[in-house]
Amino acid sequence: MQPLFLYNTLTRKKEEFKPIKPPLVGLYVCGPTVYSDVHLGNCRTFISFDMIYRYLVHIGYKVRYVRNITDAGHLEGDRDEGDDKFAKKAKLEQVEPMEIVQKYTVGFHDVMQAFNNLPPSIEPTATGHICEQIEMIKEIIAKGFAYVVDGTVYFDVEKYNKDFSYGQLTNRKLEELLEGTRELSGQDEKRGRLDFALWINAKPETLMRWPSPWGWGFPGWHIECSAMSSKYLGDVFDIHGGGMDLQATHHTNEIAQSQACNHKAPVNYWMHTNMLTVNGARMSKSAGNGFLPGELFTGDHPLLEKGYSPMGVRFFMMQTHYHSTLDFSNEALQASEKGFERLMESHNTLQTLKAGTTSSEDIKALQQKCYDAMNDDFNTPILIAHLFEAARIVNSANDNKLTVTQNDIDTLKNIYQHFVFDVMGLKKEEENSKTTAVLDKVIHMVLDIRNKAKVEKNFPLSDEIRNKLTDAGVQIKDTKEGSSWKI
RNA sequence: GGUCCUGUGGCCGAGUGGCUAGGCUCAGCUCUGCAAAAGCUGCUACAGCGGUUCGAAUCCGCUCGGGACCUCCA
Repeated sequence: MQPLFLYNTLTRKKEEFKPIKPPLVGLYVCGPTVYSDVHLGNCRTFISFDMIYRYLVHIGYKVRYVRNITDAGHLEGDRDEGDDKFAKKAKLEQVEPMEIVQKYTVGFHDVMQAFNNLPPSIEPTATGHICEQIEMIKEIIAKGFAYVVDGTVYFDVEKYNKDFSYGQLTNRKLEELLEGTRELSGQDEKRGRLDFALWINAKPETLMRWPSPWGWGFPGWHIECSAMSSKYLGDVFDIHGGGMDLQATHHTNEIAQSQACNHKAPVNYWMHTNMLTVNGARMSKSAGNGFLPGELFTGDHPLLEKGYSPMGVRFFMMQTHYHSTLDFSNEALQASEKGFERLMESHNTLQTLKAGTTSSEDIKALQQKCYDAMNDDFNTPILIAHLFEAARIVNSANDNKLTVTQNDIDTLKNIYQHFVFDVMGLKKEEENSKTTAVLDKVIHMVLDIRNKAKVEKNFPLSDEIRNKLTDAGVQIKDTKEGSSWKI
């Protein structure tokens, strides 16, 4: 296996990836909180990690990919009052909290499928792991890094920082973190400003609550990921991923919880995907500048000029490195849509490409370049650049401007299959095969008539047929072998 | 206010101390009855000012612009 390098947030360096027990790899990614529709920023993270997962599998690793569903305990702010997001939404919509969870979980899965994301190996829910979370909190208290106030359990950050380093993931010292000039409001219970809740006391009217050694309540936001990742991947595992916005708070606290429990750093490689922006500003729930995946597909949103296919959007995302911000604009989206079509078209051409006896191209070298790109921190933009080189070779060979052997063609087919479809997870847009078959016959009938007109040099008629087909959305391609069409 | 990231040609976006990524757009050419498609060619950029270096878009400093985190968010 060739060495794979990835950027590790923990060390702020590109490092060679060395799993704990090859070929096994443990991968944990923070999943969605299912109290509303997923928005596009979440999708970018999940699409990026889907690509990473696919590549790890492609190069031979046996990956256990865990992505959680947060369906409880996620408070608005770290206050020890009020309901969690699900209960709030449930009261608003006059339904059971678990109805909210169910509705948006199903919606989330639909979107993941539309983007052709593979399902994770395990998709655990927070509500399904209350016991594990309670056990972990008990352990943290036993180790002396948490305290209880009126049925709420807090993590003692300053005490923890004496033995370990709290801000290591963001490269910050505790004193710096404490220096923030934020007002201390409604936080009288907590000993330290940075302390966060592990378990939150709940009043009887709270809809979602569970019994615990500290009374009825519900878990804090950060504990679920620590409890579930260690349950399914072990106390120390290979890769933990998520959006960059989780780095400073959520992931920092995850490390603290696990380390307080086991006295071991839980994760060897932390990977963070960058944010999605719209007109230069981060797309976020609170900013309200986002659109939903569904709106993106249909184009039904003021910011969108038209609808964009899920695969076009996925390709667009792949053209930017996962670690860079990605700005959404109609212009950029349409540009990459065209590029994607051209790449797919060249794949069609490849299927009927005729082999020559000599070769003028080094296809094996091109294939190696594709691996080099991916091995360098999953550099899909570079990979795509090489794939367009492959497309150029295919098209040129098809025009008899260069020659490739059967061996080359087989390698090219492998390149497309492995990198375009298997690793980047792109696929050709679904067509209704039955309808398409009929349509194909009809259009070929029309093209036959047009060809007769052309032979008779009745160009006004042949052009009229072509123009009308174009108006109907059918593009005609004339070649020496005859005419073909596409939508 | 604190911490950090970033500024690339018409647009989007990679990237390494020296060998012009790629896509889209635009112009020209080849092919074609004309187009389209495809191929070829051209448009050759790295915010500004200093510094290090034989050589910097790539390293350092300053200035200006954009953004993120510190508060729920992937």
